[in-house]
Amino acid sequence: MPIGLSTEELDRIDEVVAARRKIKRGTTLFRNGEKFTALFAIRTGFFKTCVASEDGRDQVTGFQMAGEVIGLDGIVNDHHTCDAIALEDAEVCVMPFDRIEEMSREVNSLQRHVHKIMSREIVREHGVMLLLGSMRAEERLATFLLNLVQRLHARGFSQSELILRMTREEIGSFLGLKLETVSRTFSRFVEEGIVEVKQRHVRIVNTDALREIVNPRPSV
Amino acid sequence: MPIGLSTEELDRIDEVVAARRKIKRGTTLFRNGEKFTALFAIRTGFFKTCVASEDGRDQVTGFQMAGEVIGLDGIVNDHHTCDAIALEDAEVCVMPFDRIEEMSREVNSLQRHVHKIMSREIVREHGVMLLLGSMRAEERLATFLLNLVQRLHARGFSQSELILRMTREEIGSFLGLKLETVSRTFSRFVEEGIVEVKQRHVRIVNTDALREIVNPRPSV
DNA sequence: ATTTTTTCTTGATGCGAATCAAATACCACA
DNA sequence: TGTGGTATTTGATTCGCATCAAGAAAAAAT
Repeated sequence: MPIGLSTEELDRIDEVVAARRKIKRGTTLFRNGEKFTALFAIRTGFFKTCVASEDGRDQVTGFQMAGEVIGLDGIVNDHHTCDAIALEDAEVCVMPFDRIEEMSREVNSLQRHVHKIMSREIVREHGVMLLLGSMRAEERLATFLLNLVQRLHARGFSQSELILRMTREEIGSFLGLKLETVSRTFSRFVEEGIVEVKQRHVRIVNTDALREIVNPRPSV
Repeated sequence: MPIGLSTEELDRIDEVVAARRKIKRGTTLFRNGEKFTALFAIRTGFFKTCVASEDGRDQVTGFQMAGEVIGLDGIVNDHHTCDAIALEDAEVCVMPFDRIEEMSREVNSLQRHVHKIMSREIVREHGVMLLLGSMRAEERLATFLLNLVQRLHARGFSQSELILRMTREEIGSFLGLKLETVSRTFSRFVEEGIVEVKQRHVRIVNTDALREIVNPRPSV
């Protein structure tokens, strides 16, 4: 599952997997407040994670796909602090965390791997903070699309076509926008010939234009 | 330094500290792109961390004070991906990361501690995402003040008075607002008798009012 | 002490996204 | 193959924050 490890190391890592678990679309893998016992490596399917404030507002903190690990939020207080919800039927590997800790004392590469996974999540969230703190709607959506398609491409899918597994509202929650704004921004991209959109099916026609929106080069 | 560990455990952790380092106000502890070698435990002083996009926008990702650990972003790629800048003269413990990994294979409590520190940072960032994604200016500033004063109080300082170590612009960058908006929002809080502000010196007069702003109770 | 620089406050105005509202397209399921 | 519920699009309007601008107050430098 984790990319870039030797087969030998992969074998060792296999040992931390206690079981597999299927999660139906729309159901939760774990929920805020639940006891934390394991990390989950996604084998197939697509998840969102969201946090909620006391007064019911909620915020999608990320979308996760095959090969990614979720549940890291639970380590610090032995309880999860967010919900993980399957956006399509999914299967995960259950990796009991005490076993991970045990094994990673013995297998250096596993220890290193765990550290990197957590650090990667921290760095990813830095990026999201930059997005939420300083970008306009078009930049946010362009960044989102480029990120999604890049991750899908790394898994062997097209670098120009993708199917969104989430609603406009969920995209909006993640990007700090309302669903109407997401929809309008899609429409604007379509008008400008940057993408083709048919419901959840998106075809990126002009990747460079998206990059340009995210990263406007000095106009001189 | 880390709160909530037995003295025995603290002794073991002391062994991972290679040296101490003083950082003058305004200078960087580490910088985006620099090689990652160590985590830093803040002994005294106050830091900000910020990330930058390619086109020069930048975003303060956090403010760190005594007892907190910075540098976690560097683990995943062996290079730092943000800047850490001292907002006042500071001193840190340098903890070489290979030594941390080595020791934490032997000392379970250290291993656990490292995992929790990283998980705590992930959870903290979830909170910031919620703030940036869904709160209005007043809610953001109220949240920020309550968080700061709570952390200071945990370190033995007043729960109602604090001195801001950062500029309005830095607060704004962190909260996804412009400095003028931060200033105006402070002024509004003052008008409403919630806080007293004299430059960087802030006195919280009505903590409950701040809590109310963050978490409006159903008005029935 | 005086100049220079940085930081902060406040006002006027404009813009981008939210909100409110309604119509349409789509999907799950009987 | 309808049919109810959910998603999505689009329009009109409002509102919150950004932007532009200028002055005041502190802090730092000389």
